[in-house]
Amino acid sequence: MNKSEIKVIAVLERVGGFASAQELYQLLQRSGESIGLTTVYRALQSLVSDKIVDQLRREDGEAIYRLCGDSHHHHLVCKQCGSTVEIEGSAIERWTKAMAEEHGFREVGHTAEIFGICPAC
Amino acid sequence: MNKSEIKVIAVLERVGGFASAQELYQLLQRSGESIGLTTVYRALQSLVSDKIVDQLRREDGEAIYRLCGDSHHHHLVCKQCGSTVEIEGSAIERWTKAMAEEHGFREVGHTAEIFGICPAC
DNA sequence: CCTGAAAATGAAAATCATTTTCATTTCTGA
DNA sequence: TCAGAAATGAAAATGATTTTCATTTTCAGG
Repeated sequence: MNKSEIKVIAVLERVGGFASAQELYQLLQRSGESIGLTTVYRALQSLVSDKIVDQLRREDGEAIYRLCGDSHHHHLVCKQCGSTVEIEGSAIERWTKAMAEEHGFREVGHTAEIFGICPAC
Repeated sequence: MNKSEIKVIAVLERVGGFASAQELYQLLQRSGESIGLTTVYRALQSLVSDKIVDQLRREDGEAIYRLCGDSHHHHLVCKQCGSTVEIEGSAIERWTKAMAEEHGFREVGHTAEIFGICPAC
């Protein structure tokens, strides 16, 4: 964890939700931090692979980031406005385990996401 | 609905699931269709706004498309050799429905994939 | 059949987020 | 203190997608 990563975490805390790399870069600039766009991207990559930051996609394909919640969760994403809700996924865990067993797979993991249109849209 | 849109629908039927614009373009080329990449993009846009085609995003941000209401299946993918097994996902369907209802989302869909190491590897 | 306006087409250029390159600067630990 | 490693960032490269624009096709009326 280096200086840039700490700066990025700080701004993500300030934001308190999702923001794109470009947005985070702008915010850092405005608050007088000296940090390059490349470094913001690199810090985000690193934080994502350390599971400190969650990454997903806006409707237009731009990546957005936010600090991870604590538990392993899945997302319910609005196709329209991009808002997300963390949802419970124990059903998925069980399904994963069952399917893996049935087909003799080991060291399994999974991805699952639900998308739709939220009540507000 | 013009000729290009019909060609794109035909290839999506053949694919029977998700594919990116670039992939669809390649498939059309290979099957001898004369159609430009630009036109594929335009046809897809139009089909999406007519709700004939569903659009979502791969993890890397590339847009992927499939015919609306296409019944889809899930895959168990080997991380090592890439082999895939089609698996049953009614548990996922139920989970999707339950979560959507709980949070008031409508027009929901989902993606789910299990990855691991297959018996052969 | 014509004819011309509207729609469709596609090659090439533009866009834009993201990644890579590479030369330079900052750390670190012996 | 010093050398090698890690970090940095400007600029170039990348790759999907969109826009531009000149050309071709379609098609309703004459």
